[in-house]
Amino acid sequence: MTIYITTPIYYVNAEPHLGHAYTTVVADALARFHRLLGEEVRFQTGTDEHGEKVLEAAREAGLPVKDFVDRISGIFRQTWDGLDISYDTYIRTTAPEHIKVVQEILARVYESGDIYFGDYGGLYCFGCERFYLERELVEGRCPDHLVLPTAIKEENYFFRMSRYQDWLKDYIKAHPDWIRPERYRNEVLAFLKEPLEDLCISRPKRRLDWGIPLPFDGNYVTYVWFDALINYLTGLGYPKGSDFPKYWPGAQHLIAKDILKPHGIYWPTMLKAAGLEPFQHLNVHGYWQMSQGKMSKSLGNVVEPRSLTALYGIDQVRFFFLREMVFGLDANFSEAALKARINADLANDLGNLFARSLGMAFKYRQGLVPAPGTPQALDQEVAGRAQEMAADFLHYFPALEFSKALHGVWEFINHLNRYIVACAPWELAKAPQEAGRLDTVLYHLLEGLRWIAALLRPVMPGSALKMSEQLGLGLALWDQPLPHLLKWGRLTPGTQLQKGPALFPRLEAEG
RNA sequence: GGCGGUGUAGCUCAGUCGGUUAGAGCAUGCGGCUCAUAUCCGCAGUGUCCGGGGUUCAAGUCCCUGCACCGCCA
Repeated sequence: MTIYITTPIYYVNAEPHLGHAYTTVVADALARFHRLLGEEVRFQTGTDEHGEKVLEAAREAGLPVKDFVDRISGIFRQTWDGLDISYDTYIRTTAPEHIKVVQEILARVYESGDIYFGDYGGLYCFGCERFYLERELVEGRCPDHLVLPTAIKEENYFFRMSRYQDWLKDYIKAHPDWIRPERYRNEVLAFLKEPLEDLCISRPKRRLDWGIPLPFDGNYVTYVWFDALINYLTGLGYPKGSDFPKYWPGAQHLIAKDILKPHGIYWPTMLKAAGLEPFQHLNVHGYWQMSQGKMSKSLGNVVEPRSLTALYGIDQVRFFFLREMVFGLDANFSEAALKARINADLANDLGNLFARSLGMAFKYRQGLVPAPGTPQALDQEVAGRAQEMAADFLHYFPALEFSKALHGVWEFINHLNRYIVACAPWELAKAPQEAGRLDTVLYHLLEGLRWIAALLRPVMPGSALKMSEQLGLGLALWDQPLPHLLKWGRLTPGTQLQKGPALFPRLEAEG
């Protein structure tokens, strides 16, 4: 089984923000999860570098456009490296191989008769070098230059998108979880109730030359969305090689809700017109709403991902993203909420459970994994709950229900904390005749922690690795597919545990 | 203006097909433990389920309507 996970290619007119980081972390967690299942995964992200707004941003920055896009694209890449994003390919739309693919698709659609030449009229501001919609104007004037726009007509190329409206509607109806969650599927269907307009896919070069030339008319460059969406094909080496046929059937796009229309309507109809199969899933998420509360004094703007990870840690931020937001819905972002998650879930629940369990193993058993005796009811319950947690996790995670998947892990963590109280190992340690009982309890704790580490690996790769090291897990119990790891009792008695610093230090109240 | 979404504890939210006394986490209060990162465990709560009307033996849930906020489209 193969799977191809993509983020949007990010538009380089601005630096990465929280929303970009969320999409990318979700994609990464999914990619890591599927790799852990033993599937072949291709994971792609990158940057979108053509179009008017990029040109404007470069001008404002006082840089030649190529230098500008190199710089911002580099910042995105560094940001992802700083979030442990395990992308396989990083695509840039200014790369020669991408330009070739776009021209190839354009030529193909042109030859099939789905691209035609026609008039395009609108209100144009010469100062901005762009068209405006009525509603974008302020008292009928360009909001930047405060001049009256000129009504002009120009000839352009159009993609005959309307031809595929019925096909698209039928396809969505026949494939209920093609666009998910359902609310976004409904939104696209609602949009398709109205007649679909054809899509203008060119810009005259005299007005904008920062784009990919149309292969059939050198006086025009390609509209930026038509160019950008095709990156998903470029990344698989389309049309040559074996990667495209191998990975495309398992393609899953991840996007935020603001770009639902290009991905839910333009893209599938473009694929259809080019004679290609649709992707497998379009996964759509909501927005982080910035709460009104004051941001930390230490930062001008904490929503910058690199500042967040520097302050709170990579895994802490990744965990917060996946735990706090219900995929598809909006969620609130605040530093207070992030800190609360870190202290309550990571430091107090998981971190402390890990510390007290290993602490007892060192204090009572010299840091060696003891051999368990015959399990009693309480021990059997621990093993049973571990199985439940794993089954739920494997069900929820690929369905993008990260919040539920993690909630289940934390129920197990809480259960282990209660198990410790119920068994009171410190009492067992005082009674020599209870030595076997203490061994059994310690073993169940450590084995439970091994399961937790295995499941959390896609979400918090660095912390999970630390857990595995402190648990003394070798390759045979770590770098293996999940189904191989999730068998109760695989932790080997006699294994030497390792001491380490606190996994998730508690954040003290701000001074 | 059209279409859609949301409104549940102090805060953030879950609530399946209409079915017992509406739940979780955080925050708060009290008690317990000492292995642990002042952590953990137990107990205690607090509700006009946005307002109004309707259907039903039964409504947070379904229907109508009003209000507030949000999104998409024009």
